[in-house]
Amino acid sequence: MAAPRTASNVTPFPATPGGEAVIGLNAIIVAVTDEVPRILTVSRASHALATPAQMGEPAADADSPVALPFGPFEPRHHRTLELGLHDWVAEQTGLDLGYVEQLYTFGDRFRDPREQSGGPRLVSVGYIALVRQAPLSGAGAAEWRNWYDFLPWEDWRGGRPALIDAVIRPRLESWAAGMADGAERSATADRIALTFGLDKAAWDFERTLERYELLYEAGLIVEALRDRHAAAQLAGRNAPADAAMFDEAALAAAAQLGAPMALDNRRILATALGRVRGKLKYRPVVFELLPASFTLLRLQRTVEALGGVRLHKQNFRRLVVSGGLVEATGRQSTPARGRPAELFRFRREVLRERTAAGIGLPAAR
Amino acid sequence: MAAPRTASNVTPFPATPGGEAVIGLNAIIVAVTDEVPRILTVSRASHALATPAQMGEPAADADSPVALPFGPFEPRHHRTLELGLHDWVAEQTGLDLGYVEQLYTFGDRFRDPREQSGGPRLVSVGYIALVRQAPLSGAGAAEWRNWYDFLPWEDWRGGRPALIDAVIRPRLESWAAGMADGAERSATADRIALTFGLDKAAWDFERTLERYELLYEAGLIVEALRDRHAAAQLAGRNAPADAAMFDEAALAAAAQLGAPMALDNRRILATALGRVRGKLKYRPVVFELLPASFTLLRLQRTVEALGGVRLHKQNFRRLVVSGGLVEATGRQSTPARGRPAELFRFRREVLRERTAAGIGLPAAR
DNA sequence: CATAATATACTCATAATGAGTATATTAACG
DNA sequence: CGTTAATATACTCATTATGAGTATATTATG
Repeated sequence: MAAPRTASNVTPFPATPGGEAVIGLNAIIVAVTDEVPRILTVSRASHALATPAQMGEPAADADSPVALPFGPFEPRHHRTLELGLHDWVAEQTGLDLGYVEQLYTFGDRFRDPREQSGGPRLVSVGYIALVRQAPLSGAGAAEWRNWYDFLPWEDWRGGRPALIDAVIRPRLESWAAGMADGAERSATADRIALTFGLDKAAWDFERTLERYELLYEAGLIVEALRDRHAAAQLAGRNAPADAAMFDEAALAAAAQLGAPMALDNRRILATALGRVRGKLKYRPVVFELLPASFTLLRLQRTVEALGGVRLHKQNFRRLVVSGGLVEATGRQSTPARGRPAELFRFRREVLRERTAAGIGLPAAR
Repeated sequence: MAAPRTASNVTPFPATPGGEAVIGLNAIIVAVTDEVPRILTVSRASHALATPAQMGEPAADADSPVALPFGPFEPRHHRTLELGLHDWVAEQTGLDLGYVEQLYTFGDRFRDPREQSGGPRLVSVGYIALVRQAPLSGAGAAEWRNWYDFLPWEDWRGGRPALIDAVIRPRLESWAAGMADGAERSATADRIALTFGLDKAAWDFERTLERYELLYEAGLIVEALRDRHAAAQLAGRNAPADAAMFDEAALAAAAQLGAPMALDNRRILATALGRVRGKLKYRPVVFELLPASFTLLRLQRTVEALGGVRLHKQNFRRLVVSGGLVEATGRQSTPARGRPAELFRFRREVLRERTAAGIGLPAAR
C-alpha cells in the first residue's frame, strides 16, 4: 500500500485518501421558451452513456426517473472544473454554454445509492448555465422539461397553487403533529409555516431548497420513499414497515408533488431555482436567456417564469427603462394581435453605472 | 486497466476517473475581535500536520506563507462534507463550529504546485464558518490573523486606502497600457476602473474576488510572481525573463499588496470576503460573531469590520431597532468612559416576519 | 461645574416601491 | 366605418426606505 518514501521519490497523495471518492459534474441548463422555464434532462440510459465510467450499471427501464446531465471530471484533460463541464455538455447536447456559474457541491453519503453496495462516495459539483432556446443535437438523448414539473408548488403565476392547501399543508402538519417530542413538534410546525408562507408568514420565493428539504424529510416526496426503502433493505430488515413505505397511497400522494428524479437531482434543482431567483435581483442575468432584441413583455414574462410570480407591468417597465437596464432599438415587434411593442436591447453600460443591476422579485402574500 | 464486466461483478467506478483527483476541505473561520475581522490561519508546517496524506512534503521553512486550515475529506468517516470539516477543525483547533456555509469549490489546474510534478489535481471545497472570539487549543499551530493583512485595499473604514491611488492604480494602468491589442487594452482599462471604483464608478464592496483576480492577472501579487516562476521553471526555460520575475523591485512592490498565502488560499479569502459582505445584507449572520447581548455600537463595529466601511450611527440604530432585528434586554453596559449604552439581544422572531432580515452596506464613493 | 465621550431622539429631503388610472395604437369583425 | 379586444405606454399618488444631518441626554473625569 505505502510506497517507500525517499527524498527523491515522494508520493504524498494516495489515490483516494480516507476512503473512496470520485468527482463528477452536474449541469443545470436553463432556458425559457413560451413563458415556461425549462431545464435539460437526460434519461438514466443516456445518463449512463454520458459517463463512460459507469457503463456497468443496469440499463434504464421505461419508467426510471430522469436525471440532470452528468459527466465525470477529468483532471488530465480539463484545466478547470467549468471547462470540463463545457466540454462534455457540448459533446452530449451540442450546446455551447455561455453564462455558467458554480452552484454547489453535493457530497452527502448515499446520494448515489450504489455507495450502499460498496461504491465510492460521489461528490458532484453542480453548475447552472443559462442558454437561449436551442435545438438539441449531439450524442445524448436529452430533453427539455418544465422546471415546475419537478417543483410544482413553486409556480405562483396562476395564483397560489391549490396543491399547497390541498396536499402539502395537511400532510406536513399531520407529520409534525405526530412527533413525540413537544419542543420538536412546535419547532417543526413553526418551520412549516415559515417556509411555506402559512398563517402570517410571507412566501419567500428564494427558499426553494428549504421547502424541498421539508417535503423530503416529511417523506412526502417519491425520492424520500425510495431512499428509505433502500436504506431499510440495506439494514436487512424486511419488516412490515418497509412494505408500508411503498404502499399505494403514499406513492400516489407523493406523485402529486412533482415528478421524481434520479439520485438527489431534484434537490439540486431546488437549490438551483433559489439561486437563479436570487441572482435575478442584483445581476442582469435574464438577458442570457433572450435574443439580442425583445419586447418588454417578453422580458417580463421571462423574469416571471423563473421567479414564479406575476409582476406589475407598468412598474416593471419603469424599473427596467428608467433604471437603464435596456434601451430602445427603434424597431417594433409584429404581434399576432394588439398594438405592436417597441423592441429593446440590453444596455451593457449599466454594468458600469450601477452596482446592483437586476430585477427584484417582490415578497408575495 | 479495465476489469471484466459481468452481471454479478460490476465495478462501475475506477478509483479516479480520467486522471487523478483528490478532494480536500478548506475552512475560512471568521471572528471579529477588537473591531478587527480575523481569520484562522495555519503555518505550512501545521498545514502538513493537518493532512496526514501529505506528510511527505518538505518541512516548512521560516518564511513560508501561511495557509487556510485544510483537511482531507474522508468519505468512510464522514456522512457529509460539512461534518467532515466540523470534525477535523475541532481536532486541530478545539473550535466547535456553529454557523457554517459552503463557499465554493476550487479545482483549477496547478492550484497545488505539486500537480506540476505529477501530483493529482487537488479539488478543495471551501466552507465559511462564523465563530465568536475563542481561544485556540488542539493539535494545530493555528493563529488568528487580520483578514485585511491579506487584502489591505478592502478596508475603507479609515477612508479610501492610500494604497489604491499610490500603488494599485498606476501599476494596473501601466499594465493595461502595455497591451498590444487595442480592443483588449481599452476593455481592460474599463475593467480596472469598474472593479476598483475609479473615475465615475462606485466601489462595490462585494467585488472582492474581481479585484483580487485583476491584481493577480496583472502580476502585482506575490502569488502571481511565484506561480509564473514555477510555470517558467516547468517549461524548462531559464531565460532572463524568469529572473526578472523575481527581481527585487517586483517583489517589493508586490509585498505592499498584502501578505501572501500558500496555494490559491488568498483567492479563497477574497471569495469568502465578498460572500460574507453580501450575506450581511439579507441574513442576520452578524449575530453569530457576537455574544448573546451586546451594545448597538459593538454590533455596528462588527458589521463595519466585515463590510470594510463606516456606517451612519443614527441610521444604523434605526435600521436595526425599528427593523426589529434586535430587542433591548433592559441591562446596560459599563463602559470605560461616556454614557452607558443599553444591551440588546438578537430578536429571533424577525426570521419569521421579514423575508430579508439583514444589514445593508451602502455603495461608497 | 465644565468638558469629553458616548448614547439616543428627531427632522428633512430624496429615492424606491407598490398600486393604481388614463390614454394610445393596432387588428379583427360586424 | 365604427366598435371591440388586446396590447403598449404614460402619469399619478401614497407609502416606505435611505442618507445626512441637528439636537439633546447621560455618564465619568478633572
